Amino acid sequence: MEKKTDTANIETKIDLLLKKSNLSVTGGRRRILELFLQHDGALSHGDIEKKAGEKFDRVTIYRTLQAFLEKGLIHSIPTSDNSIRYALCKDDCSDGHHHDDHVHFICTACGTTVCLEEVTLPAIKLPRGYTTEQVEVLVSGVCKSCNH
Amino acid sequence: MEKKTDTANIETKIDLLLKKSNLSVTGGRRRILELFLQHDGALSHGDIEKKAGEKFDRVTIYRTLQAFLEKGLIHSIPTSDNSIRYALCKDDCSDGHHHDDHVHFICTACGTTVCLEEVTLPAIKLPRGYTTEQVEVLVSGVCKSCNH
DNA sequence: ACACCATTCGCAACATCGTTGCAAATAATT
DNA sequence: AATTATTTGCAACGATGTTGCGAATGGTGT
Repeated sequence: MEKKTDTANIETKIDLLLKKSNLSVTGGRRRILELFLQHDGALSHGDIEKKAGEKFDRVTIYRTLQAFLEKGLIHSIPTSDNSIRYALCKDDCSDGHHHDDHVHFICTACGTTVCLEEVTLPAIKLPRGYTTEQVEVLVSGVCKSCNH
Repeated sequence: MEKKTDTANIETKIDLLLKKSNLSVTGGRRRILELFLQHDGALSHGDIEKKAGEKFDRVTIYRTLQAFLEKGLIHSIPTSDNSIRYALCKDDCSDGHHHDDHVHFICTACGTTVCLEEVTLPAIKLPRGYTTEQVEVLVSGVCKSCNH
């Protein structure tokens, strides 16, 4: 019973998030958003394709990620290996306005990418003539779990 | 006459760089290294393919970049648009040992990527349990030239 | 200058990744 | 429940990156 309630809560949370972003609620979007909520690291397109099972077309995943990006549900993280990863945004992100002011970390041991919300971005002082719009910090190393 | 001497100097510089890295001197490698020396921003595979003319096979460019990377002649810069760019390393880089301790800048107006050698990387303090191996800082904004 | 060996190049074929158009299926609206 | 708008899956395509292999080229010793 209790479990059923929990599941129901998660589901309503997903549906609410989608509706809040003006996205119609469909199976694919529910499933992908669910993956992001369960897995607290960042996911690449390929990760999602594998974890979601065979049920969804590649194209649907591309378009869903695109929609989530545009609506501010997720943000993208560039990586050195030419594979973009995506992670959930915090609540205060909305249409095109991301508050993505944290450091991203990639573990060289297990390969997972996480957002370190507690580490704020450093101030970067550029040479005269340059204007800053966005700062992205990508730290690679060994994560908490892999450091046993 | 003087111009001929200059050209000769550049050519010998290229050849020296290649030999110093234990790479045999070939037309393709000369041309690609020349592009990096002339153009002081970072270049993607595609940029090189265009700038080098029709003369070189795509595969040759891939393999050349791979060789340059391994020998420490160039380093790669991850970008948000899923296209890796490459830039010359400073002199003190060698086989696998890069001293790539500077900030990278991408201009949102002209699209060029440059290494800001004069801006050193900030110290990032990670949460307990994390180990830092490498820090990559990617700043996007408007560059000196585009700010007129 | 020549011949020999190792390396590199170009071609072809292939794998992966991402995009677009369109008809069928599904969600939102009345 | 019917209508409309949106989303999905399929197919086809383009771009990007990889691999194997014979031909061409660079490096080396004589």
